[in-house]
Amino acid sequence: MGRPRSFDGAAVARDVRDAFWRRGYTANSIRDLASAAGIKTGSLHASFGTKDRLFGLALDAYDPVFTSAFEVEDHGRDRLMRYVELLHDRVATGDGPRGCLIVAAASEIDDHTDENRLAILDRVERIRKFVAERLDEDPEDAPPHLADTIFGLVLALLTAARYGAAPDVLRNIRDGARALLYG
Amino acid sequence: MGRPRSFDGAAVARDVRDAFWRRGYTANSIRDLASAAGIKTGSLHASFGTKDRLFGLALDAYDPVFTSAFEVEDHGRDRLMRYVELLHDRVATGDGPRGCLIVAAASEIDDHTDENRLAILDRVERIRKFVAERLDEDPEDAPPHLADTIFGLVLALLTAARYGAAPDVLRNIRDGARALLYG
DNA sequence: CTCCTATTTGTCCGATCGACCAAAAACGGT
DNA sequence: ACCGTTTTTGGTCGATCGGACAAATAGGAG
Repeated sequence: MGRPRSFDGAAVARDVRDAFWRRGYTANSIRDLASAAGIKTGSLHASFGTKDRLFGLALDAYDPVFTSAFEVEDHGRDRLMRYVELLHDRVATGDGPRGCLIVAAASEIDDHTDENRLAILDRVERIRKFVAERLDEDPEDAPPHLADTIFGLVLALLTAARYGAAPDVLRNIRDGARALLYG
Repeated sequence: MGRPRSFDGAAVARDVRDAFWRRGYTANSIRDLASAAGIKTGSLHASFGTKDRLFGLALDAYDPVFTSAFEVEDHGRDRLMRYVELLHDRVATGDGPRGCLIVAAASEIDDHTDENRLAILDRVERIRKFVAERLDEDPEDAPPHLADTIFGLVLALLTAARYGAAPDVLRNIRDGARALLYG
């Protein structure tokens, strides 16, 4: 009933996500987002609401990207190492927006609404817990700081990729994680 | 000759630096910066020029902050470890802007002018080289990835502090660096 | 073919953006 | 006391911000 939508809502959400991913929250205007999605600002607003709500939807549209990296084979340290390797390979290729939407958003955390702030920090914590749980399920025990150290190297990988660090740097950070897990 | 300035230029530069440090480049308007410095936008513009030039001056005003962390006693790994400990202690206290102006600016690198982009990346590289040189001057050799791994943990420390990570996380990242250097 | 409904489109709002400027104000030199 | 010089002040510029609206448009239902 009524005029049908001329666009695919999920595709628009991905375009908006990629725009936020590329240039962050504040630097993107509503018109930038609409332009990136190939529709008018009126359509964006009618379908998705305000800018901060759009960012919330962008976070949701980003979930498949960063939870898919959790879904690797193996268990314990092996699974963790494969996760780090997968992250490295993704950010090192240079196609798509650089770095990680979540970590970049965490760096401009004060610019967000309370609701989005919680949503961002919750996702950061999900990464941290994924790392900790992989070490917990491993039979051999580890020094208490190891989990957050590996988590830190994940943050480093995503932060360095964001500013366009040399491939060597990214590789070395990955290798550092390997040394900590197996060295 | 002429009417004297009512403000201290260096103090204004520090106030502007702190404003950029707190909320980044794009999120701060000229009026925000003027307000933070306690002067009018006209005075800001007359004395320091455009917004991107103001950011360049903020980078200069930040140099004492992050080069002072280089100036610790000891040599080699000991000096590097003390550097990491000093960084940890600084970002863990919670007073002053969170995280690091340079690393935060590197995360919104695309929002800056070419000149400021180079200035930001140069400073990131200075940190990386400081780490590498401390390991180079150490008699015992290290795996080739160690320097960038420690550099990555420095990035992680500053990134985690920026979003307000729990003190435990910051401590564990520091302890991870210690384990890599001495473990 | 005509009506009903939902979307698209173009436009407009008040506010704010970065930047700039003329006028008022505050000093030192004479 | 007056003048030349510099800064401060308050206002203005065109552009753009996030957000909203009425009118035009494009389908399905009857």
